[in-house]
Amino acid sequence: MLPPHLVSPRTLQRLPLYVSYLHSLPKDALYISSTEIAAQLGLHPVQVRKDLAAVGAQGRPRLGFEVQTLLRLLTTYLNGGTQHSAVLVGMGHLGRALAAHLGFAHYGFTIQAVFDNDQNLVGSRLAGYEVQKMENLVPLCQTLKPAVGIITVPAEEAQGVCDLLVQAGVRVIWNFAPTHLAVPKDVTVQDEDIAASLALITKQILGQQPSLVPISRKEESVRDGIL
Amino acid sequence: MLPPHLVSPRTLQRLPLYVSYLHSLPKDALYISSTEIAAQLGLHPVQVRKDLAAVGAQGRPRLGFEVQTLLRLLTTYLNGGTQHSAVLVGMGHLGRALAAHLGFAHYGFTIQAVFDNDQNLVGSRLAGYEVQKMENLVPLCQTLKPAVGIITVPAEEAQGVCDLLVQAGVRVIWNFAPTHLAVPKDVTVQDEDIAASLALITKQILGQQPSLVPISRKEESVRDGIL
DNA sequence: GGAATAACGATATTTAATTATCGATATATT
DNA sequence: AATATATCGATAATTAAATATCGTTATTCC
Ligand SMILES: NC(=O)c1ccc[n+]([C@@H]2O[C@H](COP(=O)([O-])OP(=O)(O)OC[C@H]3O[C@@H](n4cnc5c(N)ncnc54)[C@H](O)[C@@H]3O)[C@@H](O)[C@H]2O)c1
Ligand SMILES: NC(=O)c1ccc[n+]([C@@H]2O[C@H](COP(=O)([O-])OP(=O)(O)OC[C@H]3O[C@@H](n4cnc5c(N)ncnc54)[C@H](O)[C@@H]3O)[C@@H](O)[C@H]2O)c1
Repeated sequence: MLPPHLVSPRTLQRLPLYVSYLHSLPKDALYISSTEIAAQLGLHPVQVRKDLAAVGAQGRPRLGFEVQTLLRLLTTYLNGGTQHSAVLVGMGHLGRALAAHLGFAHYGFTIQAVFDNDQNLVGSRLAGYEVQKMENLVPLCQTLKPAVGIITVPAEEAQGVCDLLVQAGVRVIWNFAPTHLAVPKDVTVQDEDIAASLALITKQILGQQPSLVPISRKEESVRDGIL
Repeated sequence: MLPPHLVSPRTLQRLPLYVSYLHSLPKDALYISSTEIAAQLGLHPVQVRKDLAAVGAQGRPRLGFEVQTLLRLLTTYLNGGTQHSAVLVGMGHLGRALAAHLGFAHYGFTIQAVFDNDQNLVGSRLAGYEVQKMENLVPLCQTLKPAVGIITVPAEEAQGVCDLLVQAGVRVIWNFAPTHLAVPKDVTVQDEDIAASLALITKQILGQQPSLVPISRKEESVRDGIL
């Protein structure tokens, strides 16, 4: 129940997986065991227990973990109990998809404003947002104080847009452009690198490159039995 | 120069980063050192050398690595010298963005056909593709033999679509839906989990959660000096 | 009520990945 | 030509992550 001190990045990335799995459970399920979670998600049971322990969950021998309590612990841990605001720059194909994506609200994020430098787009309504001109970025951010800046412009433009966001006081950048961004050390950049994923996929096609989430021997048979 | 035996997943995911960095270099740059690459990308120089050694690169003391040779080694390693084909299911917001995305060709991937179950979309042209009806999926895949199936349908529909793709002989699934897919053990699923990214971002906003690509002490000052 | 057992939670081990150290090398400088 | 030095490449040390082991617990079944 105590607030966890430090959760490893790998564990942190698996937590949403548990959330979506718990949501998929029948309404009347009271308890779920780490064994069952692990079997369904292709993970190791010990890993699941360690992950859940990291957010302060505690289970009962022979029964497992209380589903609703677990869900509450995970979701409050993940969004920290607060809603976060974001702005998005680059309302092209990807920007529109992200802006239209309702999944964000569910994870505690709200896109407050969207920007583009294309005069044909500025002023129009896309995915429910009025596209702002770039000149408005710094002043608007100074009032909205968004926690995150989402970059979905072509790679060549990304650094410039990033500099603007930093200048506007944004401390966390979510970068979808396939390029590395230089930022001051108090700003963090998270790259959403599709090329990195493609690299893994290519190797999976070619040889038997070990997958990023290896499946333990025991679980393989379980998963195989599903289909 | 010898073909590398086994490249770790983490290294594999960093290789495209080097490619894009090398492309950003001035045309007349003959050599680049691991020190310089590391400083620019916020990595550790030893890590860069190990990564490059993994694809068979060898450098020269005092000079570094030959840029063009390095690029050739990396790109041929990454796409294995061959072009890979894919089909995409779910031509909604995200599906269209991916289908329209020209970056894939650059990494050796070609989307050959796209599918949707919305009767209003089937038959129409989107992002240069004629949207196919779902009934065509299995027969078309049997002739096209795509290496990868891309899933961009809502989470509730993903398992059904996945089963169809597997039935059609697809062995590698690239899943953008926020749900875990059960597959036979000769099929691999790669999840593109946006929720996992959001989990990291939230922690970066809240406290000082260690970032996924930690920056070593020495590099911080260098990066700081850029802006 | 008592034995059998499924699952937890703590600790230990193993494996993977990153970072440090250092001798060797070839270039630039004097 | 000799020397200083930046960088490589190999090996070693460290750190992080995953997995194994096992005693404890509380439920279920008899
Ligand atoms: N489409 C995808 O599926 C996909 C996937 C992964 C990554 N990406 C990357 O995301 C980025 C966007 O991709 P896309 O397909 O949406 O491209 P796009 O061309 O459809 O959209 C880019 C948008 O950015 C705007 N823009 C350009 N320069 C700008 C600037 N300086 N300031 C503000 N706005 C600017 C353009 O007007 C356009 O609306 C690219 O870097 C791409 O590589 C795209
Ligand atoms: N939009 C984003 O930025 C984004 C980001 C990350 C993940 N995702 C995920 O990607 C998926 C698609 O997102 P989206 O925003 O494009 O949604 P969307 O509703 O715009 O598109 C979904 C498409 O799938 C089609 N579809 C539904 N059921 C189908 C079926 N059984 N067979 C074939 N086609 C079917 C629909 O007709 C629709 O065209 C979702 O799972 C979403 O959570 C979206």
